[in-house]
Amino acid sequence: MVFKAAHKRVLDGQECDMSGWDAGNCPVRDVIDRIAGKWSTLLLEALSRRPYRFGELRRLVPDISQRMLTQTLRDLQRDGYIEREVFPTKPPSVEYRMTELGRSLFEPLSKVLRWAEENHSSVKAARAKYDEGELA
Amino acid sequence: MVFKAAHKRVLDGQECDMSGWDAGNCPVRDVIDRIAGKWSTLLLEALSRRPYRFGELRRLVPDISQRMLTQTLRDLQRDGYIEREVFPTKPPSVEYRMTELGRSLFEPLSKVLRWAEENHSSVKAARAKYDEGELA
DNA sequence: AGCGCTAGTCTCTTTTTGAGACCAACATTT
DNA sequence: AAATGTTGGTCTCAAAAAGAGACTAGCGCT
Repeated sequence: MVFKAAHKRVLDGQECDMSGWDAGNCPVRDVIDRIAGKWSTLLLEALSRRPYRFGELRRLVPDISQRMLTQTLRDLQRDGYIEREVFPTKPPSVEYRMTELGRSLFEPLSKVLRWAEENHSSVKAARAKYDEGELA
Repeated sequence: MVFKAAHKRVLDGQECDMSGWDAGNCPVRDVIDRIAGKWSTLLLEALSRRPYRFGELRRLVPDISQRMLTQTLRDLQRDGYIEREVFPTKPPSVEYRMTELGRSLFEPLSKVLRWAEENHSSVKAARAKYDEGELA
């Protein structure tokens, strides 16, 4: 919440005055906090490929609880990254698809995901080294 | 945790077999989960500019608790994104600085942060629209 | 009639986060 | 000399978030 100013100061590279602090209005945090959710990137990655139905997503990510799947999808929908469409079939089915806004976000985001994939070994090495030093 | 397979299936764009599932080894999730922490990006952004001391960071991000500041810094250090150096001054001071690995991560990451800044209004608009429909 | 499928919601338990007290050693202030 | 502040934390307890699993309703299949 109190993020805009923090970010501003960070971006300025200076300790600047903390007055004039609009605590409830920080662009970066406001957006990042949502896509940083535990399941958000995974679902965005899935939906960046093609639309999926609720049950499909659940099977695709079997370790997500229905509760969190519902909630994460709602959050992503609320922020405009995905759309929800209900088909009034016999057992009604619901399809989720990525919006243009979602795609434009996923473009830079996918680069971070790729970085993660490529540098996983370095990170694991760093962890091993750290944990080793912990024992001493 | 159970992420490698999920990601694999997602990346393949196919429902593939869920056997052969090494639940404890998913590159993307393993890395992303850490930098997706509530405070991680903020601290990385700060430290991408210059080294900071513990107290400086605390003042820079006044709404973080000392507990979470310590913990987040430790996590980032463990994954090799930042380094910690203790100076044996009278009240010992501790400096945190970004590593090369950290910088290489921050490069794509900063693009997402920039996206967030630039598209904040679209996201807010989407939220407003969603919330409006909720009332109906 | 009984079962399963659909997309959820509701409740309960466990984990994570936040708020704040406390620490020890030294420096400065009174 | 005694109180106070500064350093970078740790510890405890309360609040918030997440996970597990039961439950729903309408229809199709057997």
